[in-house]
Amino acid sequence: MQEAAKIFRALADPTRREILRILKPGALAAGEIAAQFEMSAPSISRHLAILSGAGLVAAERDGNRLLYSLESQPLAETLGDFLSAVCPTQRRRRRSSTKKGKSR
Amino acid sequence: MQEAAKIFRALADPTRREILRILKPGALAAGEIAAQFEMSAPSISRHLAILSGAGLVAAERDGNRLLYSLESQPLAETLGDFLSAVCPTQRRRRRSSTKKGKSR
DNA sequence: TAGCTATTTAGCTAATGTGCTAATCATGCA
DNA sequence: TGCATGATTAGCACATTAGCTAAATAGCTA
Repeated sequence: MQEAAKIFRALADPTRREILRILKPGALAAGEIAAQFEMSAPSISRHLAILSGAGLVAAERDGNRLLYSLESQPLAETLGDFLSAVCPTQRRRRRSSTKKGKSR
Repeated sequence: MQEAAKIFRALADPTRREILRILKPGALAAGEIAAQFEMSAPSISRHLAILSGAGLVAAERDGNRLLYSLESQPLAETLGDFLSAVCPTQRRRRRSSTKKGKSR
């Protein structure tokens, strides 16, 4: 499976997207990640394995624990490439105000 | 299901991503789209329904045919928001040269 | 080594996704 | 109306996914 395909597959699940968000500030142990979900640790472990297989997170052992950290580069590159391939070239919005949400 | 979730789900399938790419230059009839795949028309029709349900394409009847066109805005917005939520703020690459692909 | 914690792997089930063919719906035209 | 074309919907089969519990593995420390 192509790298990009793995990444899109990985992003299809909401739990996995949330894991990536949680990892943005910095690395966390598998258990610390699992603690933020109402889901069993083995299930989270599997999600982490899928994210790892897609190259979106990296694992590093820290004694007893496994620290997972975000690998943002392939994510940014894959999504960026896809947007380039699909969306018309356009100026970026100056600011995405959360308050007034442009109706649609 | 949230809009963003629908969009990520829709992007999980390679056929659907390809359909979006094919639609970039302009609208095409369902049959014209199906002709570009080695897959039955009903299968493509279902993919189009999923893309439509995610708001990524719009259908307009043209006599006998149904013309599908790309709706790039929600795509760009959803992926852009996700990148902002996950990736560290970083300067854009100046140029993504296709010829020499930076090894990784 | 034994025992403890952290994490993954195995094995199972239920739900979802994707493809096909056949049938149906929609439109245009003689 | 009757028929042809374009497209979707129905119904089925098969594969994949995502969750769980139980069991196994990895590393630490007494």
